[in-house]
Amino acid sequence: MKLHNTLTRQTEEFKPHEAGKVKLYTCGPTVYDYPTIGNLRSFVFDDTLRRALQVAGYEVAHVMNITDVGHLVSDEDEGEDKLEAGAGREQKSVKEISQRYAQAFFEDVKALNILAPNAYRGPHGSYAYATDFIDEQIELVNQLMGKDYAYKTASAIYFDISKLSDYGKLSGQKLSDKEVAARSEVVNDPAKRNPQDFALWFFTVGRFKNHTLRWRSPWGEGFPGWHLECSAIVHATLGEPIDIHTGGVDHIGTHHTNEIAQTEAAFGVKLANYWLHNEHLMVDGQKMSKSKRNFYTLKDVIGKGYEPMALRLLFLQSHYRTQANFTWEVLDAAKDHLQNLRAWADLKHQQKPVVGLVDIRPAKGAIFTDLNTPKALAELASHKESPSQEVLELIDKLLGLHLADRPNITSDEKELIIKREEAREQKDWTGADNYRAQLAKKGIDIKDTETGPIWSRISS
RNA sequence: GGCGCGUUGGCGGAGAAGUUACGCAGAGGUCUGCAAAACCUUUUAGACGGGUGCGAGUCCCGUACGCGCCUCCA
Repeated sequence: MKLHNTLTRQTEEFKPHEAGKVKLYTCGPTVYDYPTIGNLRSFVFDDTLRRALQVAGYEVAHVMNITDVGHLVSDEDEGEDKLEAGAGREQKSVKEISQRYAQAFFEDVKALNILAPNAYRGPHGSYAYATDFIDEQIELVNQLMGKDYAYKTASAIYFDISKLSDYGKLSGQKLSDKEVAARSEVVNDPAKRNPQDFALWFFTVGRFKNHTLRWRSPWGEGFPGWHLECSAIVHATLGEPIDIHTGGVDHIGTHHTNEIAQTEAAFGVKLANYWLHNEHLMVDGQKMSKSKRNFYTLKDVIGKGYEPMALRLLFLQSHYRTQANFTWEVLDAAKDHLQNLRAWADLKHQQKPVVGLVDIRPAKGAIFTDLNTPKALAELASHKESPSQEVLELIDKLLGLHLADRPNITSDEKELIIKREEAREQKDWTGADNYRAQLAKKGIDIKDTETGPIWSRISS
């Protein structure tokens, strides 16, 4: 399998640290609002990677975190914690907010047939919540303090990036070339040694005086900085080095760079051998983001009458490393494409499957070449033969489109098809059209072919 | 200022130095009770300027434009 590694900027042959096994970590959502379909694209990408690795025969240990503390917002809510801001906005407790939106995330993920992480079980199921790893995060800060990579100011514990010679190796950007405070709303602590030093632990003083989520630490009461949780969770669940770390391209320069700094400074080991980053989903040519409020959610998509699977197919139609532009027109095309794939899958109930006729090795090969799902879909489209159940199951394992579990029609529905055929033989066109209308009501479309009628389910 | 990505036909979107991507949509035809399908034919490409090749969407160098990141983001 070939994968594009951000560390080397090359598409490389993937070799796991331990033969046959893959440790995979994904930065999960911050649960302060509904996920946008842009967020969901990245989780579908992640899922595609997981599925490809599994089909390739690897035993995949997958961990995903849920950020329920410490993620700072900006803009008008300057300097606040996203969770705290959400709670204030909705007059709810921070816990209520995180539970509610985590639940919304789980529903979306299920609707899109995204596999749940499988390498961790905790109080909240298979997802690793940041607040369930507070002790581990404090211990990580402790290590960094002990090794002199971190220092304390009146407002926070910071990581001193000048102690690492290769800080920024992931983004390839030199520190001296970075514009300081590129975003105007960045709050700057004058006690910081370097402008790019980032907080490991915030004290509940000053602007965070009223922060509700707080824990005792050896240095003072407070809460963890955002980057800390991923390093601590990886250390506690998978152990370094992990094979693959995934996330959006926006994380390269800061979040992932800081994760690497924390882990490699504290433990002296490489955090991850491969870094895979997905490009953003655009809407009207602009990045879809919560702060710009130009986003859609899965609820919006469903509300307009589209199935989640159509959205999944839309994501798979573009390569994960290209920016994709979302429009309703494109979703319409994906919806029709999905219907055609389903009609193809439905053939298995009607024509005698010819084993080996549908060769999906080219499609599999495309996915194994840096997850080229658009090419894989093109390879599948060349097949009009009736697919076997085995073939459909393999396609589902790779693409998760639910093509293999489509039910047969009922005997009543079969009866209607037979009656329609009888009517047609009698040249009773009114009767035949009547039966077709009845079938259409049940969501079944009929196409007459030389070898007899072929049905397909329009929905579900 | 720095780092990164991109520019392909009506829309989406791949591969790739020398014959069709593919999907969705459009046109004409065969077929057909009708509809659809199928089959045949067909329209619309490769930002711009140079360079290297017998030959370039495909490699190299520029230019332009777009997008992202540089302590909110997937």
